[in-house]
Amino acid sequence: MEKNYNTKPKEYILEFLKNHKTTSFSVQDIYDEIKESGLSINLATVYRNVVKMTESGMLLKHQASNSKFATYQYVESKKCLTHFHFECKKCGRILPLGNKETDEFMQMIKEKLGFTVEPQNTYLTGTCSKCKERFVCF
Amino acid sequence: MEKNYNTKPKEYILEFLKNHKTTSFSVQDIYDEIKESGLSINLATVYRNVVKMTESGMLLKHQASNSKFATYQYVESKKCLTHFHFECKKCGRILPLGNKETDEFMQMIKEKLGFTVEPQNTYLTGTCSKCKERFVCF
DNA sequence: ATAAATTTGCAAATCATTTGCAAAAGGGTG
DNA sequence: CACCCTTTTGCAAATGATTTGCAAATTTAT
Repeated sequence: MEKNYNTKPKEYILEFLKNHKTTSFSVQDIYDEIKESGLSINLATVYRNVVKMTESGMLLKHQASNSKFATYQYVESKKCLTHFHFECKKCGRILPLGNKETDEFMQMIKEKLGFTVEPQNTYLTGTCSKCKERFVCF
Repeated sequence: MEKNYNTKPKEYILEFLKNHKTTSFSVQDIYDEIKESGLSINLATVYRNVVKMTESGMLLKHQASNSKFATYQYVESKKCLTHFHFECKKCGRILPLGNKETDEFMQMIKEKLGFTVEPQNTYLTGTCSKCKERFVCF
């Protein structure tokens, strides 16, 4: 078992997470925002911490197919782990789906096919209502 | 509009696709198999062709979150584009879901939330029945 | 304050994918 | 078939996100 030391870089990253509870972000986003606020941190340090936080379940990693880099979301409570996500191809937004609907769907997949779906890692891809309106003229 | 030339490398890749209609594969897989069969091809050439085939809709690209490289599937007919996929975290298999069940689900998502889901780009992640059995002893 | 363990910063390594460029191949035209 | 223009290839080098080695700095318990 290894100990966990409290350091400045960790403190900065946790502060970032508190301020980004509802949006997803990249490692670079964390680094940039900390730097912009005048504080000192190293990109490799952010990477190392994000890896650990992901392993511990504090962060949820997602690699979008069209993007080169991974994005993460802060898992504040276990409740976050019961949702499917919807990822809009156009604006890139990631939104949680209500689990009233998805619970039933997951149950059906399990019964009929034997697949145990992990909603926290499941992303439905498509176009959100805002983007449909926005791009309708093209 | 640009012309399309028939070349040896393309021919080899198309042959590979014909032999891999039901499994997903990486660019490296294509390259390796062609090389192993004694034919000559360059990795960059495979990449370039795969990019074009993906753009044209002949291949479907998927970037799994845990993997560094992208995987592809051959889209033989439009029918392939109506399915959700199920991706097993343990064995990495990607399986199509029947669309009797998913059609209804997609319709519901559209009506309630305004999201137009693209099933060909949607992957449900979890554990398949085979892997649940296989790993039950660990 | 000392010592042991962890973490950091920096630079370099990795590794999948992309790209520049000159040479080779395709395919239409006469 | 010979010619020309376009596309494609092979090779090597570039890219860019992420990882890693290592020495120095920081943390925490004693």
